Amino acid sequence: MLTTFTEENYIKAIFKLEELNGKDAISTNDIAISLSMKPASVTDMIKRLSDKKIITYKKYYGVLLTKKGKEIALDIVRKHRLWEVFLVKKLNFKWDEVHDIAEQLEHINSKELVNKLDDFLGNPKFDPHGDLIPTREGKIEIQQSFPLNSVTKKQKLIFSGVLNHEPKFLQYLTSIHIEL
Amino acid sequence: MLTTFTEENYIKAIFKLEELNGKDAISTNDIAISLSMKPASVTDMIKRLSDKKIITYKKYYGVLLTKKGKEIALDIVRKHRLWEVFLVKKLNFKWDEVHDIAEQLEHINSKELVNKLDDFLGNPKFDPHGDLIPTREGKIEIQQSFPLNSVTKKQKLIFSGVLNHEPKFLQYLTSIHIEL
DNA sequence: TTAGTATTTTAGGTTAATCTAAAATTTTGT
DNA sequence: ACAAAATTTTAGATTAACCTAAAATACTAA
Repeated sequence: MLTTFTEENYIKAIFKLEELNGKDAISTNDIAISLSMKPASVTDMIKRLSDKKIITYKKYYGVLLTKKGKEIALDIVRKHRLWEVFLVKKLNFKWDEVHDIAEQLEHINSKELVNKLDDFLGNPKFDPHGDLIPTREGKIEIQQSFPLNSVTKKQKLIFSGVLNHEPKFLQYLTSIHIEL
Repeated sequence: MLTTFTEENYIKAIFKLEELNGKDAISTNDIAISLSMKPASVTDMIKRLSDKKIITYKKYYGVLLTKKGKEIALDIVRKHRLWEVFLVKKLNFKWDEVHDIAEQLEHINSKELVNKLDDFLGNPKFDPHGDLIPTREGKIEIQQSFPLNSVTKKQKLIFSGVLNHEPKFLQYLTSIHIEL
């Protein structure tokens, strides 16, 4: 099954909202907000993704990714994160500069390319923001971690990831000498 | 000025036909053939590119790239060839496997990315097929070379490029031990 | 030089992806 | 519990990028 660039962006948005909310359905409005789109447009696309069995859709209620939808989402996330590693480790981009470029690269379509890139990078487990990279088989382990503000002073620890990827926030972390 | 994926493919096709033909105008039909499209569709796109001052267009006669059009074309060619070098030199693709992937990568939009990629690759002059890579300034030197069949036996020489990029032809060259 | 052929353009239609405005449905607060 | 507010869907329009069929133009060969 082929998915368009635009469909992939919707799939990724729904995936992220599912991860974040843990709710039993994602609302039209939330998708619209996260993609800066009008709810009416989202309803259109939702119907298309539902026809393609990528999501389940209950009117006036919300959507969830199917197994197939989750596979597609994980594949996109894998590509996004591998390209981010490439940009930072090989091309010397800073960790707050890579998001928009990876946003484009994640839609490049070639299994061979992704796997060779993975090998070239030494099969990294984490991207530059500390997020886990899904495996070739489309699996992603659960991260066991705890928020930084739950830590008392004087502890030594490994800072393993951020949830907020905004350049300003990442630059702030760098400025107070926090690195992964 | 932003150009769509599709517009870029037309621009590249026209550029290639100009290089090849040396004629004073490229015909609708030739563009249609080289893109596997119907002439009527080409006329549509030609009008759009003409409105955008990317080509000059005389009805029932043909088109030519403007200065601006050539700049865009060279930028795409530069990206295409740099990505091909990356795929062959860093990811260990064979020279007959890279075309379709580079066809996608050439549309990624980021000046920073291209220039950092260029540096990472050591500012190569040639792509894996021996074609010159346009510079950052959008220039490309003229190649002085001569066809392989104009050569007598027993000469030693440097085989510097191919015009036909079809995988079958490239594989044939490899099979008779011709390399760049 | 003109009739037939080939090429190009126009006219009108389709699909994907968006939009606005209005209608339908659900949620909420008293 | 029901009216007002919020959310979601429908209806109808738009634009990019294609298509087919028909009309217009250019080329060519006897």
